[in-house]
Amino acid sequence: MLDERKAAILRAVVEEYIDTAQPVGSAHVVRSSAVQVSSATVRNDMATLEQEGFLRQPHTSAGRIPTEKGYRFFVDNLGPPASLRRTDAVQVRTFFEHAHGELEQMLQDTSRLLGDLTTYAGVVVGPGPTEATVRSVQVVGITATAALVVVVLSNGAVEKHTLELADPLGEERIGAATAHLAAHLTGSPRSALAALPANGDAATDALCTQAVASLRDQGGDAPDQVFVGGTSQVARAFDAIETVREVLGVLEQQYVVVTLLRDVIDRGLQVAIGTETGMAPLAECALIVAPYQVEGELAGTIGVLGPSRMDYSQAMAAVAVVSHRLSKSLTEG
Amino acid sequence: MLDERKAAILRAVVEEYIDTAQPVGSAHVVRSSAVQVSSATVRNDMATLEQEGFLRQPHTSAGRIPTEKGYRFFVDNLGPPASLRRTDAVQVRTFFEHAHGELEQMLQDTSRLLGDLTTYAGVVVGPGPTEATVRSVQVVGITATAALVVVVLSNGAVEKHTLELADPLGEERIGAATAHLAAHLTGSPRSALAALPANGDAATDALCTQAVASLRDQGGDAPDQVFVGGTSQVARAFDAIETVREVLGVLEQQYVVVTLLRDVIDRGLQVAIGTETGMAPLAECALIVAPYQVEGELAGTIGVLGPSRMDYSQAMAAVAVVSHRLSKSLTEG
DNA sequence: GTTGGCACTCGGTAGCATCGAGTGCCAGGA
DNA sequence: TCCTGGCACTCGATGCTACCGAGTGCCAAC
Repeated sequence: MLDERKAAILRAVVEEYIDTAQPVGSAHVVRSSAVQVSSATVRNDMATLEQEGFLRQPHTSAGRIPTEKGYRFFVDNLGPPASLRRTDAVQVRTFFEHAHGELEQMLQDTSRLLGDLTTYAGVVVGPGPTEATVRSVQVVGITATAALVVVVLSNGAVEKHTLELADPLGEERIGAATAHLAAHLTGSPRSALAALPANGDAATDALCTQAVASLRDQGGDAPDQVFVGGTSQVARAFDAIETVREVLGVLEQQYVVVTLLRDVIDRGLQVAIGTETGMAPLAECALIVAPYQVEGELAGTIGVLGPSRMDYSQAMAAVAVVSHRLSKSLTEG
Repeated sequence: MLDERKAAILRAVVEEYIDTAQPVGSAHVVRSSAVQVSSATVRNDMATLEQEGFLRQPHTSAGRIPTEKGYRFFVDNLGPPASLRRTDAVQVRTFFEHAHGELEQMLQDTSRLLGDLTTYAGVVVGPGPTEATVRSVQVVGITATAALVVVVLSNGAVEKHTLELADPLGEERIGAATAHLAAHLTGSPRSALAALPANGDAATDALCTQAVASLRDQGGDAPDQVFVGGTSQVARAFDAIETVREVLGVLEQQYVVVTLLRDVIDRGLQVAIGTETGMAPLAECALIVAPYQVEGELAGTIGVLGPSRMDYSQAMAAVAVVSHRLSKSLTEG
């Protein structure tokens, strides 16, 4: 669709613009790329590229800037995936070597790692409420009128919910409730949670009903957890403060972030540029995403949000490596 | 230390500057405040206030802006604490009425609430690893070689830690470990965790040792949880993008935020202005903090970070109300 | 199809005059 | 002694003009 030379020119413009954030003129292209023609020829080609929507001029008599379509072509023709810089590879390795237990902490730290590696904002969406089955249930009294249901699911997730007790319950009844719940819930998926058969004791039954209800609710309501690392990078990436505001505003809304990443993944994309993200405030951004797995099951998504003039190959390399190592780390426990 | 009129003038300058972000001239003070003297008199007083360090001029022949000392005086002489705007009070009430179970979620949401109320960044530091005693311990097998220890503490906190098993252990051994741990740990504070007496079975003992070790480590390492809400407000509060970067950079570092709030509280302050925060990047910021309690015990801290030209009375009212309601909500469960 | 040449555009910068908000100071009055 | 009106002065902000130069489009020649 684009002859070899035009593609090379486009590539040169994109690369230079990513580097300098300045409109690129024909002379620069001749100087910086392997294109061995005169600037006049480049000018002609650039005019064509503009007509076809790959480039645009901020104003007459300025250099060219890539359009969304231009970035898209660039990304689609990047060639073989780059590998991480040496120092970054080391950073990733040591990060995962020292990674330990707590899932949330780990995801939080991963989002930061992504931020550090790319100098853009790193995003990690945690495993959603999955169809995991209940592995263990326990009710623990905290105060006279408050108890905690703690549920461990088969995927290792731990959920807890506070219950307010209408009447103080003794140890025995709490114990009875735990036993009753354990007997009936263990092994069933969350969606199959139904009312429990009565146990005979009214107070115990009430507690059980409350516990089951809270579990069901939590599954329904609980948004996927979102971790964002490197928000200050956003302020570094744009110099229009208005843009910074808008982008930060988006990153603050957990729900929006989850849908954003999910949509992009669902559309089979690895990179979403500008309006491809489907969010107006991200018009000047690009988003790189990758899923990660736990035990071979698709678990969540990681991503990097930066300006559309981002260093795509480095960022893509970082996201790929991190998603891979994260999957491995979460699977091996 | 400052006669009545000078104090009134200072107050007027601070208020006007908070409102407009423009240097305030003597004419404005005469117009906007209750001071019934000529602008020349105000000028003389302002010159004195400058000499005494309450005001400064960005450049000769411009109006005055408050110094840190000026803000400090202003805050120390605010008079009776303001109450929240009607709509804000409603927002706080409905927020806490709908607040539910999950502690982390609640703290996260609270940080956002603070952000919303004040249009600055809201910060919440979760209850630290306290000297709570162990209420319940349970080991749950997840995969053949991974298990989870779940511990409920007397304050309602739930901790979990993944254990990697050297050898696959059967249900019975995991059950035995749970029983063994429960028997020996229940009721003891975390700091008293010591090696358990042997149980006879080597594999079970190994598992128990691992569990105890991970609990001890987590208590030591685990930083207090920090939740920041309304980061995009930071971009709204300053127009120098460099400042935005620096402030966001600070807010990203959980450890720094924890120490920051703790230091301020420890010094018995409610408001820290500029260098009083002890952090160079926050030179143009002010921080309002308040502790919150759970069951009457000091649990954590909430705060608001904004520009030093912030609406102190509203922000202080918001922080006070939220810390109060949060304490109540967490205590009543 | 490519190239050197050329006229043209237009944003950015520097220089300069002007404006006005604000100051400091002083002499006169309560 | 303190307050006030008056006045000269300062200096950032604003607007204007001229100019520079990077960059373009087009054309005639190769």
